[in-house]
Amino acid sequence: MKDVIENKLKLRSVKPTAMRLLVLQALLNEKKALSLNELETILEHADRTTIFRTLKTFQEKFLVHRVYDGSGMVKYAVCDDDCNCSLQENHLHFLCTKCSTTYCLKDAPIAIPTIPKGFKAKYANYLIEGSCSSCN
Amino acid sequence: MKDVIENKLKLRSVKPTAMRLLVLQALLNEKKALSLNELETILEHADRTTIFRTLKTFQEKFLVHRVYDGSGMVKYAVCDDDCNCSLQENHLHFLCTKCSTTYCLKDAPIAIPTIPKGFKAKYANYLIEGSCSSCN
DNA sequence: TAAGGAGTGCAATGCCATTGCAAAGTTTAG
DNA sequence: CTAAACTTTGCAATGGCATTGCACTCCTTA
Repeated sequence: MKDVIENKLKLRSVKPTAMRLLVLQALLNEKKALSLNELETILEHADRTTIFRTLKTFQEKFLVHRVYDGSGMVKYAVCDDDCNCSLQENHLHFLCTKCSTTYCLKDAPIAIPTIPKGFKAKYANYLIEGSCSSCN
Repeated sequence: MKDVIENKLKLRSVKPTAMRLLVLQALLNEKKALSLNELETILEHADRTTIFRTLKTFQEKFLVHRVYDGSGMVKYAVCDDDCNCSLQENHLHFLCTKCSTTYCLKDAPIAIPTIPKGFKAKYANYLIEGSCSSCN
């Protein structure tokens, strides 16, 4: 497991420090998009700022993507190994309004709609709000 | 024009106070999603709190909907008269990362993707980021 | 092994949404 | 017509979360 995580970092040219391994592991374990707060809770003794900066680094290296779920907090989810966070690679996110869990529904690719002339699309973020299977 | 706005309010059983007329007019004039800050700037002498609460009322009465564009600020856009903010009525939003304008692309209906078993969708919010025609 | 750079932690700041409370305005009952 | 009740508004304060500044530590490299 630790190897998998280290490889993921190496693949994106991010030095595998202790903190980075922890943050990435937490994100992989939870299998859902996590907010800074949630990560802080999971990684009990880690500093908020460090996590924040780690996530920033991860974003720049396409290791994670931000999810805007309208909860007021930005959440973070792990990218696929071959992801470049381009338009076509954006997938669906689902926010359960009961338990505040944000799911990355990678298997539900989203259609890029036609946009008006003169507009250029770069990123897509499709969010569905509702209730998840655990809450129903 | 004033009549149009008053009618919109009446239609949703919202008392047409001075502030409410102003806020709704501003939103209609601009033809794009506005943040609280932007509204505060447009309505020079209006109090931030009042605008906030006005928008809250509007939301409850389906006069406006919130737009989460990941800019960190919630934006607000006017609903169509027959809108109930239900899943099917959600439309596309476009954030220009250059001028920070958020457009409501009402003519680009969005497809509701199939979601996993056990999940129930309630609202949809589809955001495209890129650059708009004015900035290209 | 000393110097430079990267990573980390603490404390402080700042931005924006939201709430408490009191004043002003509006409606309603008597 | 008027007092009571409710609604709307404005000011001030609070609170949550993201972000930054600075100093310390660790790791790399010449």
